[in-house]
Amino acid sequence: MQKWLDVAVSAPAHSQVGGLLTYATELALEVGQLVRVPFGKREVLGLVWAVHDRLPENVSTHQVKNTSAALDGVVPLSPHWRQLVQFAAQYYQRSLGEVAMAALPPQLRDLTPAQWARRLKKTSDTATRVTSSLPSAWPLSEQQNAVLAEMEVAPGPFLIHGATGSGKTEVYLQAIARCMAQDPEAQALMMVPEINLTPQLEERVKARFGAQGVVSMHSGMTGPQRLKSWLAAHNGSARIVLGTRMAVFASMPKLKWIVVDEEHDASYKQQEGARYSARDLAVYRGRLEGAKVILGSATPSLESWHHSRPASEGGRYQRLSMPARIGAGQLPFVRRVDMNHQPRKTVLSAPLMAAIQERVAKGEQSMLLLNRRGYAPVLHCADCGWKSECAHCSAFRVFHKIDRTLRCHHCGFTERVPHACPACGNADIAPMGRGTEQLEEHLAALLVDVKRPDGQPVRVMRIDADSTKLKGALEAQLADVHNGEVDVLVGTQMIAKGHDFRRITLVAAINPDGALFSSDFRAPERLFALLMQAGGRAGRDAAQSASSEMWVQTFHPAHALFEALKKHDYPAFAEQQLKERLEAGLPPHTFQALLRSDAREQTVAQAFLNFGNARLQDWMSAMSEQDAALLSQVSVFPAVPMSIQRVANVERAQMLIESPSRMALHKALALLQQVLFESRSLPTHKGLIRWLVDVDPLAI
DNA sequence: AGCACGCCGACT
DNA sequence: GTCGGCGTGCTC
Repeated sequence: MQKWLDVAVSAPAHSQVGGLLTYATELALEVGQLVRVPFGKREVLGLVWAVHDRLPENVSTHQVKNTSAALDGVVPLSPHWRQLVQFAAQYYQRSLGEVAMAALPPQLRDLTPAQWARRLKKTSDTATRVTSSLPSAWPLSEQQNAVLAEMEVAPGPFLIHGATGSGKTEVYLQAIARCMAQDPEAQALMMVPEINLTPQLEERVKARFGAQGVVSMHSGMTGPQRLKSWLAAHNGSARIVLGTRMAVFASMPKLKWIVVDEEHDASYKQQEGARYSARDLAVYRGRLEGAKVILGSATPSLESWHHSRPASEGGRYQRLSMPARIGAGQLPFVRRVDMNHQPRKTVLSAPLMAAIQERVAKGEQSMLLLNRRGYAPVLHCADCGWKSECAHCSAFRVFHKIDRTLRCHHCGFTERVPHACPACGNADIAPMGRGTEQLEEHLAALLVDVKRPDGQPVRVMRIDADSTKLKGALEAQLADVHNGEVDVLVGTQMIAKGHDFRRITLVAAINPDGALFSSDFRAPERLFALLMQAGGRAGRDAAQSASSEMWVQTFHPAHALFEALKKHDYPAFAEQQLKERLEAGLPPHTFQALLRSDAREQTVAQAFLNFGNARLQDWMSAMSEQDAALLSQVSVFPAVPMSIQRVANVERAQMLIESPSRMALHKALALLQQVLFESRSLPTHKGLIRWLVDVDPLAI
């Protein structure tokens, strides 16, 4: 019998039809099934979203094409899964089809029904048994037991605020194990911020639960691997899914636990396409599916911290604290070096150098943090004032001494370093400022006469996005650190994350002051988290933790941020920041969205956004009183150039939208999207390239 | 996003 | 005279 289907297809963000298109079919199909449908000149993957007995009224017969085929043999995507997708699409202002298709493994799109059938034959669909009788390797601490007991009786979501080394991971694993011991089909989802962190977690989880029922999901996997993991999760044979933010969309019919480790990490926010926050979606999904959710961090995001205030004050998460380090390990002693009392232009202060040398002599390792890649952030001609600007971006190209290039970190434009100033011919062009490359060089020079206990010269190593560009390079570098070949490690924030360096006893932040007075209101929060996390790298070995140190070179040693850091007092820092944010009317006390537009000309990019706002204001006067009242809670700021105005010859503008009411914010966004769609091809908007919405943006 | 159609520069 | 640049528009 003839039926009509609403099918979600990957129509791009603003193609108005919302990604749901109507197709006819004779097949007996149900909601949630995967189908292949003709779309323009090609055939694409679609997901049946609704089935109708009659042709829907908004389409006419001659428009409707026939469904090509169904991808049989797999259980339809569940109502919960579809609701998660629908919520994400609505919340992040993208089309349903785009979100739905992006949430599925890319391989599915490319498989013909025949290949699909062959693929399915290989998978089993019985729940794998996991080794769930698990004594942990060590007895649990009192603190761990208390947290676990609490989580057993309370509904959550839980925010575990636990010091680095307090044994959070063990708590996650125990919670999952207990759940699986009770329910032989239960599934758990565990997310980590970065791909780099999945292998070591995977190893640990597999050692615990057996390799059989554990799968990974992250963008570093090949297409077939991802499809395999996806199918295993979807049919229930995978009991535990480990992954990065994309895993939040994994189809898991028996999902009972969701863990978001290092929940404060910015990597949970997707930065292209649908800009979702996997952490926030995890909380939504937990509520939707009745799964318990744990967010864990030593330095929670201020959003999560705010949500975990007492329920009597409106908190929605339950805060659980694990302040003590396992094995009586201590947190590092924090030392601030007042750079005002150092000679001008000092890079590495004398006391810090002395401390590093002392560590080297004892055979211990040090780690230096500097958040700037390359040798120098800009090359400068003292004669005519020329600077190494990028021809395509409003940014300077960074001097990389190692291959003698000037590289734009925004568009990738790279040139050989000129021998003389390109503007005036003066041969005397000099680097300004410092990056990791220069720090590595400088440090090696200062340590040239220092010997390790075995009489060998000191080895300095740099780890940053440049040194780890090649596949496997990061692993190789980390191995060198672990086996003790490296004495001093220099790097960007990527070395502060997750890696467990047991022999590092000194961590130093070289020049963190920029974040104290940044125009980005989240900069202090990020700096504090980075320093706490980096400090947590030091002295993971209880034997050495007593002598481990965290050094901070700063011109503002009395700053509240460093005071809180010295006491390892995240709550104090958070309360102070939240107070400031409240006074300034900033998140989490208010909600934000960013409308961005890209165009050939800056004026067009701005005009386009401002046009949308003007129309929104016009509409308000014609709206029902109720709608107008809702929208009056929304502030729309005039469009401004983005902080890096031009990237790869594209001019970029943005418009901030703010409201204390989430509902009002979304209402305004939906209206704005509609106006923008309709006005995109007005003559005044000629040269417009694209626009996008970022709900809950991390940077403004 | 793909994939067409459509109107202006350097090649056989 | 064509091949092809990417600007503009559409996909049930």
